[in-house]
Amino acid sequence: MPLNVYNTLTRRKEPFEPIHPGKVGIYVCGPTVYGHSHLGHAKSYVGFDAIIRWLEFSGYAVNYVQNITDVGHLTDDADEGEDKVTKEARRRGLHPMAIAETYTRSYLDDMDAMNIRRPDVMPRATGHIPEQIACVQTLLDKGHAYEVNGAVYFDVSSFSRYGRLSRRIVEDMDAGARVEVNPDKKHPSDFALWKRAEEGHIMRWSSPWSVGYPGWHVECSVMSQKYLGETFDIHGGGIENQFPHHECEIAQGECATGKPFCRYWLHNNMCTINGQKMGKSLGNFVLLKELFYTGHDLLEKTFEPVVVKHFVLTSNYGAPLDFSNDALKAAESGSYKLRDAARELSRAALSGSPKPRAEKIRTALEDIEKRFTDAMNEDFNTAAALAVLFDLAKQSGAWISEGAGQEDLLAADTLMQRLTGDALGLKWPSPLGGDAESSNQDDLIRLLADLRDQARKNKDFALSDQIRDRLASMGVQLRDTPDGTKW
RNA sequence: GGCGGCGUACCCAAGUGGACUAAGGGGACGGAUUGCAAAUCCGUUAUACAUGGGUUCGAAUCCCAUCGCCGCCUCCA
Repeated sequence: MPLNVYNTLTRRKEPFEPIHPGKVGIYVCGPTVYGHSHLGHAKSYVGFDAIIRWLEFSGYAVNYVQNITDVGHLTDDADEGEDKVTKEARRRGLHPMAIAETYTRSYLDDMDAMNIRRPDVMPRATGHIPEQIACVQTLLDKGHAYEVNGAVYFDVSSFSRYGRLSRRIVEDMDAGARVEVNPDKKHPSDFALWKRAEEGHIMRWSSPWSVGYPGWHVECSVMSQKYLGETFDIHGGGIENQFPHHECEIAQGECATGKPFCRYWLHNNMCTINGQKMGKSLGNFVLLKELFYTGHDLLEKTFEPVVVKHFVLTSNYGAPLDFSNDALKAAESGSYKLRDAARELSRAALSGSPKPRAEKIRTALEDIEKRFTDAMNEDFNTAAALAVLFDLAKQSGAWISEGAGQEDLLAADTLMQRLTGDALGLKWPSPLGGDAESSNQDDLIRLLADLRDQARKNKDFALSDQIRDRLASMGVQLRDTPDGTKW
């Protein structure tokens, strides 16, 4: 079955066909680095991680570009004109570039913790000012933009397809519903390509029009086309940016080159917390570092990054997702169950007995892989794919207890690793941290487990429980099974 | 006010016209196993898909209305 993706441009699922066979160029809107990453970032980038990984798993050579926005954002609708990076810089008495650097690293730390594949290119807006100026100049030259007092605006009336992505009709929109209309603009829908810097604005560059800074939308058009070509395969981003940001990207990109901008638009949906929109003023704003490490008032406990990733994958990237303590706890139990089954399988595969392969297991594994593949090929249905993994976990447990041969167990183990580790990027840390395989941790635990078993045989349950409890406090869970003690 | 999306069991959630007698995870309950745990295994847990109409031989899936929730509505989120 071929890969089908839901394309916002056409509002339907369609077969995915890359421009160049075997290769995929994908651009995903990255974060604005003025603060630590929050739940919304986890939802968004876990979703796109699954997409990137699945494209690679399917054999495509993927070129993944994700920008870092380090200039040019309003603080909020009510707050006139100051950019968020600059505001944070002033608050902390640092240069804006130090703020951008700090939070770029913070973002990458959080994403790495969830084992999210890093982009191949992470271009920064401030590192592409000349390219943005060139793009603005091209748009002026082609009659798609006009200059007023050192600012340059895109002329929406010059691009008839404006509004096609978000299905909006320019005339029908209630201009000024949220923000005062700028009197310099010919039409309220026109948007800024370049702005003149006011007195005291730190982030400023020379341009043919003024000393100023670029409009937000232009960076994405320029950087995506620079690294992926004038027309590329996939553009991803949050659904809240569908309008106006993505609409503007298309307008700029297509007017500058005269070519289609991007073929498939994939939009990630939003998340809520306890059913409510997350907002700083609502007091329900949860940072990933709080979720992972330090805790938050709305949550009973912290959750491992892999658990958070698992939770996000239980719903579709295009559907909204509600974070709550209960939902995260459920995902945690599920994630650990899958983790333990996978570990059990790896261990069993190492010590399995030599036997000819069983047809039953061979066909079962083929069936698992097919169902998983079908699920992911249907617009990256990670929830259905996870269900298949739970089935593999259940079946492999039965094979182990039936005494399946080593070859079969190795085949099952390999499939489990490929689907959990490669396709979904679920990576559970080893119990004591570090790399369990390369140390003698396992041997030490074995030693303690053996000593405990001797104590149990002697009915010295005080000692055996003490060993179990102390290992548990270090993160090692001992379990007595009919086949001996495991962890 | 306009546009778009969503509403599936106690919770999360997949499924978008017939293979649905509605995945999967969590939780709960019963049983097996067990020194106790934990884990595992077996079984039970939606005649039902927000509500009300309609289309169809057939609808969770399509149409209309209502209710609820979410996002966007213009410029530098």
